[in-house]
Amino acid sequence: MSLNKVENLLTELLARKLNETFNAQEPLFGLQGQLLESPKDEAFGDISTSVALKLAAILKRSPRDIAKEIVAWLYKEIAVSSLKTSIEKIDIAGAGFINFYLSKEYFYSLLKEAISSESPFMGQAKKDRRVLVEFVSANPTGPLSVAHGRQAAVGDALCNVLKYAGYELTREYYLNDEGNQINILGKSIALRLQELKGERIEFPEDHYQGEYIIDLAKELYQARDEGRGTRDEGPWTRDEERETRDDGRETIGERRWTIDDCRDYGVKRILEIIKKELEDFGVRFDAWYSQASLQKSGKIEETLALLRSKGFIYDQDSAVWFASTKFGDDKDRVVIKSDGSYTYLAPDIAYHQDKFRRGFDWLVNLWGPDHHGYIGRMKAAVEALGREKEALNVVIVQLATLYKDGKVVSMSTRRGEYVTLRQVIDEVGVDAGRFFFLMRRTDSHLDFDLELAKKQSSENPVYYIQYAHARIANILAHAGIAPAQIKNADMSLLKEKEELSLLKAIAHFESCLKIAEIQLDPYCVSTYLQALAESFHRFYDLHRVLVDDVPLKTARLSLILGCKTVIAAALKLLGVSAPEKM
RNA sequence: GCGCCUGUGGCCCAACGGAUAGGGCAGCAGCCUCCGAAGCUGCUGGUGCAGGUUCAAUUCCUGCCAGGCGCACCA
Repeated sequence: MSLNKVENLLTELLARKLNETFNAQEPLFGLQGQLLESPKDEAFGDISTSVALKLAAILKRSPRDIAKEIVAWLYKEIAVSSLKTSIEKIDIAGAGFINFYLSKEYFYSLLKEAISSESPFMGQAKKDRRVLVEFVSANPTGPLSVAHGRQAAVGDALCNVLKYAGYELTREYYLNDEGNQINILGKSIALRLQELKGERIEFPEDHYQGEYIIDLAKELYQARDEGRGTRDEGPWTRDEERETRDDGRETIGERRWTIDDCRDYGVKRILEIIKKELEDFGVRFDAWYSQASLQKSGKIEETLALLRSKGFIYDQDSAVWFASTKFGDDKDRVVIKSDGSYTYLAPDIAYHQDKFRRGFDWLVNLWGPDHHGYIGRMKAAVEALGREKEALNVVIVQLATLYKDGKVVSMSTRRGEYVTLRQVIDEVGVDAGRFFFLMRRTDSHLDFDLELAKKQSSENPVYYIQYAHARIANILAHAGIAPAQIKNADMSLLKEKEELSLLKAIAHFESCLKIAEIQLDPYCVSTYLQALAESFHRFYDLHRVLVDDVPLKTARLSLILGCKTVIAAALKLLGVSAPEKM
């Protein structure tokens, strides 16, 4: 029986007692009011509850007195329930806390489970929800920045966690391949191209000024000069050019790239760069959704017509509005401007409608903090489309503040002044980089000191964890005992304090996964791993695994094998490698 | 001006309203004839300010102070 199940059964029992005897209703144990908590000190047992304290004020009785009554009742009930072998004793401590102590036998059974598969405590498949997770979705106007790196790391890990929990899931990147920013990209490249030809240009401040723009312009410039590489290069190659080229080099040399050519080429090349960066960072998307194709499909008009038929769209001041206030938004929002063009919201509503149409019933979006104000209107749109508000979850991924030599690095995409994901990969490495991004709560600021991460990489927490894994691998390599034999170990020989702590730490992987799923935040996996590694290192320091006593040796091997299995599985969720040697 | 987030030892962060506020870095003192010292053990040191609610407040409420972010017919 899993740890979660034990807690569920206990909760049921308690709730029943509270209802029957004390007539305690919702305020006490409904919704947020979790009945059970995990004590921070091992001395207080494995699970505890403070209901007696909470009831005391209402019933005007002493909390310990209430606790006594509850505990006596629980003993009777547990004796005839499936919890019988899992719960060893129940204590009353302090002002009236009720502490549950799980039996060693129960933890041995969990260890057995941990070593039985490479994906311990994996959730059973839930078929009731198909989830689409959309993240990164950076405009293809430049290489990915550190901020996108964090989104990539968090999004990918979150997907791994949800998949592990049993959800059917798709990773999607929304590609903003048209609109103002893209047009400016085209103009920026075209201007640099003119510059290369020796023309005098004035480069507007709102254009992209990064070096990579000049590189792209050079590529186009050379393609003209050398007359190469244009035929199969995709949408930006135009028919008339092919004809021209058949005539020979000189004619090609006179080819002039239009702004549209520059734009299309830029988007295509930058997208290649982005895909490569993500791949090198270990993040793979299942789908790339093009805004331009959405625009062409007619789905935007269709969706707006649908909303209009429902009465959520109206005309005013020669613009078209979405009545988002009907769903709790602060004010109504424009979807078609008075000049006839769409705001960003229009394609976005259509895009989300399309997600639903494709059969996803749970949408998770990872957005930057600048989109915070956007959540209300998107949720309104989801409701207007006839879905539950809960069908959309928006996870705000806070920015990472970068430090270099102790100073904040200011960043601007437009000026091309920013630290790229590529730099993080090159300088810090994928393992340390991904782990670093996941070390803080996703919605809280993250300080990332590049120099420090680089210089002190050996003291990065990720190595602490990987080291535990490598240490175990080394012991197992020297063990001289077959894996099958380890799996049949007599675990009851594990009774030292550090052995039991490690045993419990391993079992708590399941609770950790549950929290990550509920909070939609994989960061707790990183803190869990640190605790697990610490538990192992302590055990290692005080007890020798490869002792002469073969049964004990085998039991300890099963313990560290369980630890290794869980470390590897958890690191995999974070996208960090679990080395056998380092 | 309106809204959101954050104030915890010298630095970076933890703590469903619960039990003695935890950990890392930096500093100091120890631990390898023995499975990997990228490890372990010990010491020093903290809840921005003022009220309120509660048996119990770092957590919830109010005000103030300090920092960050968002407030478009921009994307």
